[in-house]
Amino acid sequence: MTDEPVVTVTIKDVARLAGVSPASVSRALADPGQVRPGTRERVHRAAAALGYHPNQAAHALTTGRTRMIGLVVPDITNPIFSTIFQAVQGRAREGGYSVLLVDTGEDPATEVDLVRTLARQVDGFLLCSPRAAQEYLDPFLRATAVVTINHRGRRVPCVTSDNADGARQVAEHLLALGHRRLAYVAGPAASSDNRERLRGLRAAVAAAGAELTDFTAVSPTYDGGTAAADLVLATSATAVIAFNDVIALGLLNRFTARGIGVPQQISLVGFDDIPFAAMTNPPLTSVAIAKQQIGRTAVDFLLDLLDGRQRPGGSRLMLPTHLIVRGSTGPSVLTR
Amino acid sequence: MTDEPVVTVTIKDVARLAGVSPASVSRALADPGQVRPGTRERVHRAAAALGYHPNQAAHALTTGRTRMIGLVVPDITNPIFSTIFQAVQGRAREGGYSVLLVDTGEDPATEVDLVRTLARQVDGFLLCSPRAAQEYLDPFLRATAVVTINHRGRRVPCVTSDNADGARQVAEHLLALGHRRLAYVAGPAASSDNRERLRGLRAAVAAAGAELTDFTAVSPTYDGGTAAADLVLATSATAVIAFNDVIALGLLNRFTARGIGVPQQISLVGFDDIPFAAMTNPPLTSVAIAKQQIGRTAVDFLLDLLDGRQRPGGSRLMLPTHLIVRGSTGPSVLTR
DNA sequence: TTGTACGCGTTATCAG
DNA sequence: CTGATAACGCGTACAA
Repeated sequence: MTDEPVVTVTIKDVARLAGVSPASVSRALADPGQVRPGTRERVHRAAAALGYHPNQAAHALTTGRTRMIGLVVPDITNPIFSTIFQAVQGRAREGGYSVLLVDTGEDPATEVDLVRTLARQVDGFLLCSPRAAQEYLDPFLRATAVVTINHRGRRVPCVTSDNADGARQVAEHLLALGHRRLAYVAGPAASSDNRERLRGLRAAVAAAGAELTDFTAVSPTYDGGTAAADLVLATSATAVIAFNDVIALGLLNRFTARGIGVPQQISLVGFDDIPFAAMTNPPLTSVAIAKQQIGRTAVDFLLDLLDGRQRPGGSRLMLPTHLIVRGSTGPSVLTR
Repeated sequence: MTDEPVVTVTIKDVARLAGVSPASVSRALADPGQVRPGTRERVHRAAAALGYHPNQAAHALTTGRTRMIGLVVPDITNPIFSTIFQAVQGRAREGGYSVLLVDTGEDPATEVDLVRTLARQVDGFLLCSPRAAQEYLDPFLRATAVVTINHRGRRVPCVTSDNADGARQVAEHLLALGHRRLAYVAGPAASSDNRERLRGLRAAVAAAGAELTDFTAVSPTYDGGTAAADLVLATSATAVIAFNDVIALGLLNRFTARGIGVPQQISLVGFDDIPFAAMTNPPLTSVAIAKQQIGRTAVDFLLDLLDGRQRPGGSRLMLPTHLIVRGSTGPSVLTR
């Protein structure tokens, strides 16, 4: 094993070996059309021979672009966000970008703080379900390119799911099964997803003359769901919709512990369709959102923004959702 | 709303406002003890007034350090790794570092490729359960600081769980319940965790004169577990140990679908103790590993390495594991 | 088409 | 303790 000296090979080394100037190396690599084929060839050969990789710091210093995008999520432990991360990383890499992941721990203050301190290190942000109030983020949005995910932002390009429609599907599904008293365990008030889901539910329930009670989970987590379960059971609701699958799984755990069967005695529907939703017994009925597509699309938006191919105020893309009914759907008339 | 011009405030601006040279600003901020209290005070005031944040690219260019660490994981969707990420991010931030997350998709080639291209952008790597063969990584280990997590590396500091002991606890637990024929659904062959768990199981089972069959899941994922379930059921095993909880959950799903009760007809134990393990009915018995502590410790190791407070070949820390028995543990004599 | 020279923002060296 | 100055590696006007 040769203890090869780990040297830092710079653009000058490549230039010397290729017998050209550093400027030509830079051009041959960045804009091949600008240099004569012969020269280009020698440069590439030399670069390969030396294993040359441009120094990103120097590149960033001169161009002002870091070729990194920041992905900000409330909780990477939630499968919805880790799945989005994978899609984002894949697409970003295709465009030559790396991903700086930021977990805010569901805390608005942390979110603002981290976005602030990292703003200079990335070319742009992908903000997933931001919890901070828009006014705190506004200053950064002017300085940095931003695309929001699952959040209706003012004057910010965003890619969202059609939450209201998903909620409508859920409500109509439950109503068709004969349920008249529904309960909704809500997520963070700052979440626009949450507002839209609640809006969709209310509309559908009102149209049917049925009843909807809503609770708020202390946090959109498994434990948050467990904690909310008893409140829900204290009502006369026969069907429960959760803000997301993670909450739903928490609810399910507590229901089971109290001997309440799903879907025999109560129906339970979540949102997001995370992989683990299929795992319970019975499996969880859920609203599927296009996670991979969301991630890829958001990256495309951001890169377009960075390359000036799109105006900042621009587009908003809403991707469809659809109900996934798993296992048996329960009796059409419920009693307790 | 004032459309404040988004200016780039540099060290020179601070210097001008404070009435000192750029060099003094740099010193006042980086090494306060090296400058007179009065000057220091004015500099800090000026920096705060202007909202000065050092340009990381320029800093990196001169010092050769990016203040970023790369966290490489096989699959961020696995709760074990997302939890470790959170711990790593927390500790890294305390030390002024950001985290570049890299998901290799369980693919050794991708792992090597990503580590190679990112090596210059980070000060060091945290390699979680690397799947690539050591020899491919060796060159980078010389050029870049590396700490492995859950992987026994040669000449690389590493923090691991006591897998063999956890496996022993599992085996003895199952043997005490009366099981004589155990099955192990293994993880990736390249995983040292997997090898150690298998070793621990074999030792305990052999000592008791019992029997152990091992299978290999096509991938250490939920789907991998589902796919392996039928093979396991084709044997006469009465208890199944999975390489990790995610596989175990996949197994459980398929068992349930086939009407096999856990723990009535078969016992199931996983590894890692992810949050969702408590969620199933009955909840999954699992081996808990110290996720947060692993993350924090690994960062500490890496930062020590970077600051020369520790020699590269150095320490190996093995953190204890313990069995978490949830719900009923099943009959002590099993029949099918 | 190619080379020279300068600047990006910061830190390190070396006088003072 | 402080200021001027040189470097870090690269991109890019400008000149040739």
